[in-house]
Amino acid sequence: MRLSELSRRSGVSVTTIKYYLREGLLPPGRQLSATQAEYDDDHLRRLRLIRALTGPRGLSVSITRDLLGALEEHTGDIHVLLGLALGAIGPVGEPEGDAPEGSPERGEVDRLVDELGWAVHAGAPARTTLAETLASLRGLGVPLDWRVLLPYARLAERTAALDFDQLEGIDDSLEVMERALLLTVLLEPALLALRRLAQENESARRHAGA
Amino acid sequence: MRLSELSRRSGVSVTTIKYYLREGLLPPGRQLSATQAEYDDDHLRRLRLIRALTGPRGLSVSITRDLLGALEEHTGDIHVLLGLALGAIGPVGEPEGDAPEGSPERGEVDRLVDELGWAVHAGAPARTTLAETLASLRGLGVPLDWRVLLPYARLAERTAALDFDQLEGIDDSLEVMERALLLTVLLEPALLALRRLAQENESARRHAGA
DNA sequence: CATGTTAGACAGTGAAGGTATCCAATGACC
DNA sequence: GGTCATTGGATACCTTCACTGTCTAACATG
Repeated sequence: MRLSELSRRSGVSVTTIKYYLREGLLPPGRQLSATQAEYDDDHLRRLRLIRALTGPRGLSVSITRDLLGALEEHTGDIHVLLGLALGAIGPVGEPEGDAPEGSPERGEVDRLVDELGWAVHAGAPARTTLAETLASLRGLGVPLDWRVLLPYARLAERTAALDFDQLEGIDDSLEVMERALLLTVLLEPALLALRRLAQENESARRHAGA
Repeated sequence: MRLSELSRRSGVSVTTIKYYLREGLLPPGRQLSATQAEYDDDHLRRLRLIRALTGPRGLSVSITRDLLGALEEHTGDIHVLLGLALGAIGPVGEPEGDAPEGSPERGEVDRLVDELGWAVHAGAPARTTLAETLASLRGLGVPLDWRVLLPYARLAERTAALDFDQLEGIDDSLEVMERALLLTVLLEPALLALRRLAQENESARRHAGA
């Protein structure tokens, strides 16, 4: 199909698709001549993936590019891809610029990971996010200890297990990677939404009980 | 203290503080004369709270304003405030513009909430977020059913219980509200970070096992 | 040959979150 | 009483991000 058809079928404007091509989010089509290029269903699929990952409050264009690049490079080894992906996604949204590197909070996070017995690499940006959250809350007078995070971490462990269960039974390797990415990223707002609803419910329960 | 001192003590520039005053995030100081105003520790505290809630990937200025407004108006009733707060925070980060209002996904979410037995109001934006996530994933060929979300919701339930446990033993009402807000908002990136780490660990586990 | 499409280049847009500058009116210190 | 920093208020400007619009010359298709 040609660019205009890709645009029509995806609902993404021609100019925006050009923008994605320019930014390297979408691989170029098969050049038929100087002014003609052919796109296929993979492009359409990729385009939909891009729209899903970016979008309101989603990933930035540059991170999406890195992620999609990793997906192409490392088809075959989920573990490697996920490592890259989870790293590439980067600090989920650091609350403050605290916790530089060798802060006491970093040590606590390492302690936490150790206690949990988790096999995660030392440079994971998620560690930084955790340290910054601790530092930030303390700066606001909330005396949060790493031990408080332990039960949360145990629940996260089970959440992760559920995530991987979703990938069972899929054979195609690329398919697995793509789905892993989607579940990791797109489920985030949903999980937070569930927490919000659960909080409202819990609030109602405790309020009624008192 | 005067504006310049507030700036020095908070690490926030004078112009930015003026900006927050203009936007109504920070209440004006006690006017001593036409060109002199007095700020107190509450302002400092409030300012720190603002920086914690906004900040990279945090809340928008307008939502923060609504939230802080609600906090002042409804000191005393956590349940009311939390309802407002969780509502005000709004769609956590909708993945796509799907699931308009009367979509089948909305019905599924209602079904899910019903199954869980949760007491949450019908207009909660988190419901929309969930519906949009379902719609978005389906549009990408992931056949996600609401039943898949059930175990996630059960874990969210326990997470919310942990959240409320953190508020136990605090007497001052304003203090409780503020902390509830902080834990709801600031813990979000931390919980996602824990999930990321747990995923990496789970990936390692399953990889090794295979 | 008329009309439509394309790649590539590049400037412009709009929202968000500040930042900078100017102002006349003080207030504080000497 | 003079000097200088500070204030609230107004307004203009800046930067980033994710697009969007416009233009051009080279084709492609009927």
